[in-house]
Amino acid sequence: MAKITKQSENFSKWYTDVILDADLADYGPVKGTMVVKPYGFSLWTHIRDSLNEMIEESGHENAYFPLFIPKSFLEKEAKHVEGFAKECAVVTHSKLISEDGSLTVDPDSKLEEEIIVRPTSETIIWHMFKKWITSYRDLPLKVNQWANVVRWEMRTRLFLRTSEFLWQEGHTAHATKEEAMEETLQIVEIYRTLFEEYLAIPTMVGRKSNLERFAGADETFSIETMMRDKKALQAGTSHYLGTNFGNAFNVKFQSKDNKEHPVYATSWGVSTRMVGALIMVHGDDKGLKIPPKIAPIQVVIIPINPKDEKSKEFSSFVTNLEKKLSNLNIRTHVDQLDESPGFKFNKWELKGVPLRIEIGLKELENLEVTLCRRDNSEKSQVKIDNINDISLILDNIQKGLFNDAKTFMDDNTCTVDSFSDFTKTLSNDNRFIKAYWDGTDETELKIKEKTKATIRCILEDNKNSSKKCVFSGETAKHLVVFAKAY
RNA sequence: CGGGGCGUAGCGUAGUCCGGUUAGCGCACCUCGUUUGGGACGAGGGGGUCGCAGGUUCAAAUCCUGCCGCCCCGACCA
Repeated sequence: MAKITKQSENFSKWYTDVILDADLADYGPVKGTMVVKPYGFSLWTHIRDSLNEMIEESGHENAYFPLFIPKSFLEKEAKHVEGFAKECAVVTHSKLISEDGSLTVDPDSKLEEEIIVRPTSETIIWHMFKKWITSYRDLPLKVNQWANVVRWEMRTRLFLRTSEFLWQEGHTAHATKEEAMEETLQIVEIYRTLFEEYLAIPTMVGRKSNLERFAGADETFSIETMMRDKKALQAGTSHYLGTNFGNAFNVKFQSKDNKEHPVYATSWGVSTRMVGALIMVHGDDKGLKIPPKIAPIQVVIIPINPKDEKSKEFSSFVTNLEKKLSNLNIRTHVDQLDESPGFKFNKWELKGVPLRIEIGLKELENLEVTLCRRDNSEKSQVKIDNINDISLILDNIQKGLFNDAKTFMDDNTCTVDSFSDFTKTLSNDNRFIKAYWDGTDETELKIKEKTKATIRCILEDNKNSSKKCVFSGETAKHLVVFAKAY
């Protein structure tokens, strides 16, 4: 475990160092693939379980759809084709020939219809929805799946953009536009709760512009978050798909009065990218800071073992402490490895454990423990009799992490109303910039060209005719947030 | 796909220009001992087809040819 690069020196290097050294993940042998190691997977599992509970509570059911999709399915929705054509893994053959220990593709095994590895599952799901939806009684239909998807990316980074990633994708079908839109927004709120209350990440939420919208959606809502380098990361999306997929797959339903109607759709997802967000929102030069609610280990105990005759008494002191904490439903780990205490302090700080307990002879004599918080490095003592206080401290850390991140985002968000202020603001540092926009693709592209900042989302529509676009000076259609993005 | 760089132990590297000991060093790893309140120390030890294939030569990590792979920078995306 080497020392990690400082954030201020090289932020991307810091990011990679932390992931590798904290044992979250490792590179896979195929370019762009990632192995999620047990510590990283445990983190993902806690995030997943928190979200899954909210998804199920709001009336969605989990299901599983196949990894393989007939190529023809992807052709059915015009914009969807365009959006995903350039990043699909394609299966063309089913056999290899083994010869002298080497393998070649058997040309005779060429498939009649080539198969796509899903980049997302709208097409196969709507193919199935056609079989399942005939009457108004079949609606709404609300399914979710936890799955892997593949998008053949050119530039990849651990957790942020890998060729294969894990996610959840929800797909719903509704009788009316209003109901589908309501669903889309309900999911946005669930995601916001997940980010703010579990990941302790403040969000900026809004609609996507034409250029940034999901391929096949009428409207995309996104959850935007600010990383420690003040760049934006799109951390979740919820799409109102209108009748695009219903029509493409010829899905209709009969109402009570026996008439045919189109079916309205939504889809929405968050991925392992959230782990990337978590790292870059809370991390510091010592490593990760994981919010208690989703931390694989909430409290790590580091015994400073005495060598003398007190060692037996000491080890039962440790065992009792561990028992007390697990009775409080606190995920606890005792580090008994033969490493120096200083080494362990650094190791578990790197791994982002919210609270560390140090115990040695001093604590044994005083019947107390020494605590050290990962969020603010404060040390304190708690009597064994008051050990329940640790739950409160964990809550406090959870809130503290959110507040720090919120303050950071607010401090680095500004409003400008002239393009010279816009470029000046971005010239020496990254920022979130709130500004008015005329609503045209042209303006958005020009701003991107000149500043590399893109419209992250539309915060609100403009009703005040005196507000002008920050770039073109035309009457503004929307208030939006600009930023350089991952 | 264009521009730049690199392949030597798990990782990081020296040696390559100018061919010539047993390919060296740091970290990590293993064993034993001493240690333990902010990244411990000593002694010993294991691990290498020098990216691959061919060529030149008495002799190749080093020179020549071909191939392969990777990383960084520019056009897509959660």
